[in-house]
Amino acid sequence: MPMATSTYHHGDLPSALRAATVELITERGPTGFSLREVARRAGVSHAAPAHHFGTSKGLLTSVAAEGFRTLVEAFDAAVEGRHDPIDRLNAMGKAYVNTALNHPGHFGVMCTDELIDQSDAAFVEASTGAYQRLLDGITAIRDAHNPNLDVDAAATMTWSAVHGYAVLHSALPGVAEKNERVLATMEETMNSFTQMMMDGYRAR
Amino acid sequence: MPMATSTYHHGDLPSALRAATVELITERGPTGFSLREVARRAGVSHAAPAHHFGTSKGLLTSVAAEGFRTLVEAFDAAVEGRHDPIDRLNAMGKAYVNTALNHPGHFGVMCTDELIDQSDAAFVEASTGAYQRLLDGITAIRDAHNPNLDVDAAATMTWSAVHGYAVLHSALPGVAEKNERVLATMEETMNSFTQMMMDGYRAR
DNA sequence: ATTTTCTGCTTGACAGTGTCAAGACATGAC
DNA sequence: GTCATGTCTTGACACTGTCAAGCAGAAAAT
Repeated sequence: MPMATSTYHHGDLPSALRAATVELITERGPTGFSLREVARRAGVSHAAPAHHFGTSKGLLTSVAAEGFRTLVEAFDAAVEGRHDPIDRLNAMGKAYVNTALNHPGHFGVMCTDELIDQSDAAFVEASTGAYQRLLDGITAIRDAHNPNLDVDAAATMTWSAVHGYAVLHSALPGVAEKNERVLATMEETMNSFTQMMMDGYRAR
Repeated sequence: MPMATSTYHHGDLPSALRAATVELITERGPTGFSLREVARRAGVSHAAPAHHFGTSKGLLTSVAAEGFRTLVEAFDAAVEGRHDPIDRLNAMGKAYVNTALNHPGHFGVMCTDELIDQSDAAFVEASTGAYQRLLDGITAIRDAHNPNLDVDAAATMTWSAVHGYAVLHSALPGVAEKNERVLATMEETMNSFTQMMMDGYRAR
């Protein structure tokens, strides 16, 4: 019997279920997720989650929203004390990849459109906040370096590149290795990304 | 009884199962995939797939390899007749996204590391071929425009950006809309990507 | 203080799933 | 013909998500 912390029987079952979900996905991947196993780990019956989250989609959506909130925190912490726009965007990119790699349980469901309900209010608020940080960062670069920069296109490419890198992070080494290529570390790669996004492929 | 086309009882059950898998994933997404439903659609018993592919992972791996082979074909068709390196890479990028969007059944499993067996020989061969095309394309740009270009870093960023864009394609509009942003079409976006990858965010 | 209502959770059932073992059965070799 | 081989079926197992019903304890009403 855990000491009931605040609310009711269990204390805070929704949070416990989210935590168990994250733990489970971290261990076994999004595929290995099972509502009943989550209930088991939280010490409740197999139908308890349904009472709080409806279907399993509801639980995963809640986890995804939590993930976006931690991402926003990581963004804010990363730019803390930095003033150069390029430096800030670089830090945000690293924060994104680090968050993705350090929170695979969250990240694995954050950007899927069939595991979660993208129209969920809490999810929309959290994900919108993250996107807004990115737009702000790129707008600052536009103002400082290039008034003609298409902020939306740049935001799409930046998010895509960083997200794609995080997604492919486990797949790329294998493929590169077969082509007898050695890939740089995440830090170095992200620095290269930043430089290329500023200067492009062409020699300046 | 279908007229046995070539080989044995069914004709070519492995191909039929791959086709049914692609159809099913296209309809219901990777999550909606079910080995038994695939068997049903192919008109065989629920355990028939296991005989050819072992577990469901084996079947999905085979589908992923098929996807990479069509991707390679799309790459080769896209650069056909083009000679400017930048133009060729741009065409490959569009081919990648088009292939991803037009073959969701394949794409949904191609870059996952838990649904498939990345060490499968046929899969390695197909995915390696695709990566080699990308490396060749970027090497050509290095030779033509910037001898100091880090080909590996550029390849990683390019693949990441294009892959991320394809993955996020269904999620981005929703997020952008909440931020009251209007996103461009795929063609326009890819052209912007190409230009930014060449010239960067800074004004030249 | 007793009753009622309601919320949080449990129990039991249902159809569906992947995988395994055993068997059927057409085909090819001999 | 007999035999073996590779292809597929049948049946079983433990497991899954979801639903309906019921239970128990907290809160509210009386």
